Amino acid sequence: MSLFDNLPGFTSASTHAESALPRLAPATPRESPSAVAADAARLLRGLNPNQRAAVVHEGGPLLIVAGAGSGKTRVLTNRIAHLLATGRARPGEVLAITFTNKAAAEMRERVSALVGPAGRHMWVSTFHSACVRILRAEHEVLGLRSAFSIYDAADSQRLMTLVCRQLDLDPKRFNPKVFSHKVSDLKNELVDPDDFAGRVSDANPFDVALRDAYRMYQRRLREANALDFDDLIMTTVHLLQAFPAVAEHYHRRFRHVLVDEYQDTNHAQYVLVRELVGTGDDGVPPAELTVVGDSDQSIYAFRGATIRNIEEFEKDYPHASTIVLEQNYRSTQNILTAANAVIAKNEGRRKKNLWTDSGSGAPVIGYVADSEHDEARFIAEEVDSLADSQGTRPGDVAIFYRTNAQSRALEEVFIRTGLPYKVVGGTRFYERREIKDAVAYLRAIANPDDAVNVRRILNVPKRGIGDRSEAAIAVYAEREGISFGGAVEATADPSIEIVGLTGRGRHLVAGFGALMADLREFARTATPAEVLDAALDRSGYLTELRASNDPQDASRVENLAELHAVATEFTEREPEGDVADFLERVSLVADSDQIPERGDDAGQITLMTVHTAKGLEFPVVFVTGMEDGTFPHQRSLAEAEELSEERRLAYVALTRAQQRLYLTRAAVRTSWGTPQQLPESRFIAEIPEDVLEWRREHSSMDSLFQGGGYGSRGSWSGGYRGPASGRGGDAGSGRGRSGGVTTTRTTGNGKSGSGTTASFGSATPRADIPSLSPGDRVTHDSYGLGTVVALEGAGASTVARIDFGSSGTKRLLLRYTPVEKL
DNA sequence: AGATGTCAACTTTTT
DNA sequence: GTTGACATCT
Repeated sequence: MSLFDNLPGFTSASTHAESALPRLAPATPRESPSAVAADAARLLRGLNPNQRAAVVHEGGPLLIVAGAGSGKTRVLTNRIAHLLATGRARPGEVLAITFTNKAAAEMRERVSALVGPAGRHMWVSTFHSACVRILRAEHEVLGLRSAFSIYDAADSQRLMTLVCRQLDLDPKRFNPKVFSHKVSDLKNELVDPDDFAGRVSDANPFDVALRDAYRMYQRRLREANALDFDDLIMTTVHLLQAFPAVAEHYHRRFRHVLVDEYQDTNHAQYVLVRELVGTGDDGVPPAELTVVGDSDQSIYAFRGATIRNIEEFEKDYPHASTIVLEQNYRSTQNILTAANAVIAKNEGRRKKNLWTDSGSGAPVIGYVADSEHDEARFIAEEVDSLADSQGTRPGDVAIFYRTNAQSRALEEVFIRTGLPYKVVGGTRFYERREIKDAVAYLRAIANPDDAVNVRRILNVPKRGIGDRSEAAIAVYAEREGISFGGAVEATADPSIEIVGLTGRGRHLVAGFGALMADLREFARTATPAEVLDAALDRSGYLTELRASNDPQDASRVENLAELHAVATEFTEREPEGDVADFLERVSLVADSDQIPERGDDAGQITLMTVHTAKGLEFPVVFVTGMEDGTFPHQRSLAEAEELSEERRLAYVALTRAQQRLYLTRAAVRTSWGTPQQLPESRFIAEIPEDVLEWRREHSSMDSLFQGGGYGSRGSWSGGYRGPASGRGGDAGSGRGRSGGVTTTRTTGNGKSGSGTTASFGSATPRADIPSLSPGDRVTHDSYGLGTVVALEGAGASTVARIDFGSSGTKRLLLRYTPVEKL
């Protein structure tokens, strides 16, 4: 089955295309030649020779290899402005693709600042929103209605769960979540259900199940008039390939295609770019292609991005030119030296050396904390003292971590010390339950066939429709060949009989159907914000939340108010936009716009993951959790490929800093309940000593071991300083059974080749470990008086569970905890 | 049908 | 330590 089979109207090439846009005449400058020259010259001012060459380049495909902080965005925006100023392109002929909404917004703004309002006619958007725009325009060819839903990862997973259940797959053996990921991977490789079926061996039960699930999943998506995230790209590619007339239309329109962050493109996006640029076979010469990227900053391989696309650009586009930007305008030389040293350890990369003429600056500061709390405390104190000595404001400071879970300890300290901060990312706004519920209402209103979202709200808030009723509707829909929503509507007609749905149940479902019909009618004339209001109000959703005495529900109401504000703002900007338009916006937005703007006020400290930090810069940067096992992440240690990605991630982290860079680590970090001792990150060991200044080089436990004749940092870090290829003796330990991060304290594991446990395990326990038994009374330096509840483990790794009364029950690793038996 | 309780997994990173 | 999924009880 091809992706488009069983879709009405999808049989032959369409004849439309020409109508939507006026045919484009050759571009002509609107101003006098001298004004154009002056304008063009203005766009080259202050650029270095390579940047200038990138801006003015004409003709063949262009690859701009842009190191961190080398003025990439400036080059890209000036290049677009230059194209327009010299009359080589009209705004409508420019398609600029970025990876994030934020980058798109910034580029649009900066180009507009250079060329004025004409910039509005350019397409500057993310891959996904560009595709939505195309798919919306061409929806008839695809047999989609224009108000199609866009499913995010959570929606997809929900649908996959339904599919697996219907196929009677054992969720233990065939995890819907895993399937959902697999399908995503397949789509990123442009493998549709048919292609996949062709390559599956019947002998492999997993693949057979996946094949069936993929096929049915895709069918359900179509029935729901929905596309998932990956479909947006894959379907657009198929559209352009299957309909030459449509492709030609866009070839005529987009004469200049520019792609930012090219190193993060996956296969589907790569092919999409090729299809958009064209080959000239249809009589339209290929568009001028410019891609910008830095393979050292590729950090999304885990979701299908492949550096191959940038590394082999010259092969893919034979007449390509390459311009390398290595001069950095962001950071001090010390910071660059550190970053260069880390990334240099990656093998097989195109060598690149960032440099600056702005001086060496302050040394990179290292700090070894005893625990994550100690780490947070150090950062808070340091921010304070920088404020006193340098006039640094909170808004100048950013703190990065590898995983979101690490923000907690930092937040606790900032709350206690009163430092203003903001966490970016984490549990994302649009993933919160109440927001998803509210959006589900809007989706169900805009697209009655959207089964996932109709089912989501069927009994939210509680209206007495249980699993049995839901199943009865699903069965009826299946048998009649109509959508789930259609089956709900059918309950309004008393002459229709639905097996298993009678009496009270039927009455309640009919009531829900009437509510939705009502809301749909209202939505025909109301703004999205009004529809949202009506949905939350008439459904009783708000009433239920308000009546609850769960304190969490109060903040849910606030979040809904925030969504309402977003909707209101949307209408202000796009007065004509209906619910479907609003949903499109909402679906494609992550919340990168939460990043605080750095204005005139003191601002807030920004906390975020390294991934989120890409593309940003801050005067002062703290990179936390520099431990093997945290950063690089535990799961990357066994695979050389993944370790390389971690190293690129570290490179991204370090190169965000403009003036001051701190690298901190905690000797003991508590993750999911259990304290773990972690050795220094190998990345720190790779930084030349002359740019790194230790504010504290040893944790308290280090000094203990030193006293007992154990080596200093030098000797024990030597264990993993060696050949960095993590392929060591125990390859495979990180693969397969994924739960692998068990918290067993391996004592004396001398064999492990992959250094995580390091030489610590075999260390002699502290002489003065108090021998405790349950029931003993103890005192603790900060928690005070307590009672031992239980003991776990033995010797060096004994963990005591101690009840400290009002301070709560704590689990403490006795070796590090100053408790005294009374 | 809904509420309550227990258990498991979760912590990589996102358009 | 938290959150969500599932089971069992009312």
